[in-house]
Amino acid sequence: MERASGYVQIGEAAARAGVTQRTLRYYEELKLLSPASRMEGGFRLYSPDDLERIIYIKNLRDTLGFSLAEIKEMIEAEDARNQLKHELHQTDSLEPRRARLQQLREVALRQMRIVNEKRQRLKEMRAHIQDRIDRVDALLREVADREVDTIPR
Amino acid sequence: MERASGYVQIGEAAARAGVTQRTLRYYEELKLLSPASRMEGGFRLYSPDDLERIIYIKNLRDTLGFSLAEIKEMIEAEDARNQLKHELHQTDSLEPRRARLQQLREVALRQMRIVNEKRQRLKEMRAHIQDRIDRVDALLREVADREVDTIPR
DNA sequence: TCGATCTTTCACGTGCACGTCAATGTCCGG
DNA sequence: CCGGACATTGACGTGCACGTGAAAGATCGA
Repeated sequence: MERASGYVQIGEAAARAGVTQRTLRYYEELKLLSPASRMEGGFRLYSPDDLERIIYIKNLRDTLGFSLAEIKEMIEAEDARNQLKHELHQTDSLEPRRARLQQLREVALRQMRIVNEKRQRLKEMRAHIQDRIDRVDALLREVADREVDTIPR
Repeated sequence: MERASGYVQIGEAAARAGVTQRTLRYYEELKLLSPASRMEGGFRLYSPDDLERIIYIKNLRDTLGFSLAEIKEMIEAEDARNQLKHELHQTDSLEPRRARLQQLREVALRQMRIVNEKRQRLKEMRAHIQDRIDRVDALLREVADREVDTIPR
């Protein structure tokens, strides 16, 4: 199951991430996952980093409701940053690189705004739900009061 | 357009809420909206309260990623509470009522847990994105430093 | 080497949340 | 009372995010 070193094939990967094999192949099709390395026979191999990314995607989708297209944008921004980081030390034209960095910064800021907005909405919802709980509790107390009224003992 | 008193028909309602007419009919089909009153000819009439509910649903779906099924559950819980509130003063069997209230409380608590979990996830994401911004900024400073190196003036 | 258990690539199916006609009916200003 | 705008109910279509076989090949333990 474990191939020495943390590489696993699709069955294990899917089980550990809590998704199906179909989902992993689909994400690869959408280029959300780098095509994953393969063994000689063509079986996919997933690294621990791949596993982390899969779980990251799952969180973004299941608990936050981002579409796979949005997630792809986010991941691409991150990948681009990592690549730029490694390219930076080969001296090259500076101005285009600077422009790209600025662009990455914009994308990140946009995502930050989206996330903050969602958090704000959730905060409002929380207050709303708490209000409902309080009101139900008030009604429960009212019912409790009637009980001691009608069945005093 | 305005029918005296805030009632509007489906075109206006859809426009104001930022959804389509199809969406409103679909929500009605799913019983997310009380069938709304109708005029003699059968045209739907939406009250300001209906409008508010539509926007509430839109927020839950678009910006928070809840499914319409989940939203229906939330709304039903709220409607049930409102109804119970008005029924409470007609003296009636107390124990079943108490059970219902407890059930409503459970639903609300479950929703609260879901919301808190989502907020926590968003908090993690925010930190993650901030980290990316910081790293991009570091790279930008690095590029800026090179500029003064190579083009000193 | 053989068989059981994966994994591969098509390819069609599905549930959700609507979109998009089409045919018909209603409302209202002139 | 009539024309044009707006509405009604079907019913089929669509995009997304997978589900579900089917047929074939790969891997591994006995």
